[in-house]
Amino acid sequence: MGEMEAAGPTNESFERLTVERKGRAKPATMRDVGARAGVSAMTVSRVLHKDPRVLPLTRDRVLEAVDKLGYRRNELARSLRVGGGSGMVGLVVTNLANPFYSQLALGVESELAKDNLKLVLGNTGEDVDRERHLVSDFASRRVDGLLVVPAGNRQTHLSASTLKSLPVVLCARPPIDISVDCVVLDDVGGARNATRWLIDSGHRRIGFLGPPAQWTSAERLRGFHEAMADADLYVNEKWVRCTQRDVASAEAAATEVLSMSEAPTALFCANSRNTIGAYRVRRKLSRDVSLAGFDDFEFADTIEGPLAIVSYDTEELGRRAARMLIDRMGEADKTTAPRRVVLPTTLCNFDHSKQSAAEVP
Amino acid sequence: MGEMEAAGPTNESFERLTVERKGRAKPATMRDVGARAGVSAMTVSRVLHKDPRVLPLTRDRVLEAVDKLGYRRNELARSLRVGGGSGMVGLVVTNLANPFYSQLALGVESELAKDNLKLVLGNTGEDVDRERHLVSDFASRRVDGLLVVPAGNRQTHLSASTLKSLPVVLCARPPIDISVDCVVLDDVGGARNATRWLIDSGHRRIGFLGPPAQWTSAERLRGFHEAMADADLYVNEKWVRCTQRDVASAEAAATEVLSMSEAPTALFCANSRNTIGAYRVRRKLSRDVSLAGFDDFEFADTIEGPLAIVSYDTEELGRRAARMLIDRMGEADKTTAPRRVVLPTTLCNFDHSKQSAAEVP
DNA sequence: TTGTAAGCGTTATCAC
DNA sequence: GTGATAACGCTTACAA
Repeated sequence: MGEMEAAGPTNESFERLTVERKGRAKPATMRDVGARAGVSAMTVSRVLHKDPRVLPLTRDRVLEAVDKLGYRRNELARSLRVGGGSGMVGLVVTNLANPFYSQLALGVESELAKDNLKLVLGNTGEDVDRERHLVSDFASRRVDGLLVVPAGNRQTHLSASTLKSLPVVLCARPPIDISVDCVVLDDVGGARNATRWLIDSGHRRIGFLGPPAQWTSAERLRGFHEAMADADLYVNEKWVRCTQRDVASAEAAATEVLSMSEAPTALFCANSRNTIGAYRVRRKLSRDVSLAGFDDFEFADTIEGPLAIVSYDTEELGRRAARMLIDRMGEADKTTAPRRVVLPTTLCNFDHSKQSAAEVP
Repeated sequence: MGEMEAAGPTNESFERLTVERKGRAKPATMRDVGARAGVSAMTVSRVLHKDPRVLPLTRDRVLEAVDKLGYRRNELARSLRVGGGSGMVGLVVTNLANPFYSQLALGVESELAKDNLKLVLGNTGEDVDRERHLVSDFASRRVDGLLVVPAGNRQTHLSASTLKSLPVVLCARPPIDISVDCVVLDDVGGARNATRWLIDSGHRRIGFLGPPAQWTSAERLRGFHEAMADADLYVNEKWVRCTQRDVASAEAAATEVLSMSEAPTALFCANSRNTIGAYRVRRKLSRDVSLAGFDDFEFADTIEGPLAIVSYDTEELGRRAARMLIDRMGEADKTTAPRRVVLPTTLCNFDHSKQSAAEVP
């Protein structure tokens, strides 16, 4: 067995002390309630648990004291004594400002609510250090499970061995080098279908616009290449741009690509920002370019000209992930093989406001 | 003093028992770590608190045991013993799917992160019962403070007397019949400015489209009326429609209003859904109608024809609310007069892609 | 029907 | 330097 050098604490939550708060009038305890009602704390506990053995008269006195004092049971103390979790689930997302993640969070919240679980939410801004901090902090708070949209390629802090018996489900991006549950979109299939739609529309020269360095955009690029290869079509690398993070840079890239001497006649855009940028350029240049894009957005159905959108149910993604996590939490043996769910996408054709939808296999 | 009838528990959190979870291998405790390192739990605690008095040799043995066992301090137990809050803040919003609230949440999260506070998030779907449940639950979890977008007009469950010493800040909607802190937008001013822009553009017959029964939409209607009255303009009540919850119904309302024999020449829309609906109708009917709308949205600057948008910084709203709450949490005396912050809006004129912005006072 | 004692995991206090 | 003890607020087990 390899000796392990004495390492510093892997557990950063020890580093920072809780910020000092001014002394606040402390909430009433069961003993306070009992004192007021002339009974012991135990009897108060029984009343709150609706124990039928308590005398109705005592019960009423206790309830009145509860009411007068505005007493609330301390859930922290309760779950410490009882064990078995805090009733909270942690969700770590990369960017709440992105509707994708807020809809995901909504789906998660609604599914958790069914089991009376509460959501602790953290935003990483794609910062892996912040992700590590949040995961560690949530684990220290004894959340019952963890949902994470992993920010980077280093995921060891999310592995089963690091998190011990704390169940994790990755959302929207799959595990890398670790084996945990995940729920992802069919990025490849969606991109393939959208590209095929362009091909079926008669296009041969098709370009690709996408954001940089995300797992999903790589998958979508792969789907694009697959569809092109399936149709024996050549992909000019000059038509492939993968550095656009926002609408402005997408516009710039689209302008460049469409201004080339041998320009593509259609573009596949790997996310909504690139689709919007490409649309603006098409509109400005009055060029006859077909567009297909990943991610639905408001106004997609108002756009003039050939357009197809790969859409999906983000809330459902959140619900499925939460459900999968809850299932895991209910299992005695958490070491069974990791599960993976791939959610289908839908291709919507918005050409000239005459819209039709086709399910993707 | 009036006798109070023996009431049932006002505290609904007693009602439901935590869902039973299968026994999970319990995380290591300080005693476990101590046992492995040949010291007491106390020494482990000291090491994790970086107490300089511990012998370096012992310290290393402890840290190694921590590492080997994957030990994490139980924050629940810690905050129980130490007192002074859980390090969490509760945020209750009405609809996370609405970008307004997700951006709000993002602002809150980022401000809380500065003080190493964690966010517990609940969604009400405008359901007051759910709001009550969430507030009660969060209070039982001993959150250090509460941020709420109140769903209804009954807010007694948010009053200082109900929540005892737990600080609350209302977001986006003001307190009604209770006195607590709040951060709101200048809805009246924004609507007044937008309407005035239409008037200054030469319009005399101006209609109003808005969603139903929200405090904000009432305020925006008020601003609209104020601007019209200021200019001695008559508001035809047939041009005022306040029941549109989505783009589809907004389209229907806009169609009706614009098809009247004496139709308005301009519309003020109280939210983005109504603006989008009105825009679609203007486009479809090829009518020469000026639009002004509350709420910025993607694509606003791509729209052709006269359009002005009242925009604002939603994240800033969240940050300000969180900061106000944190300030309150730090005060020994929480009974000082409630504070109210009104955030300004900005009017952006997107007429013909030649855009200019004017600060609203 | 109600109360007492012990302990969940951590830390403040005092003893060694 | 380190350990024993008690206590945070609550609940399980047992005694009355």
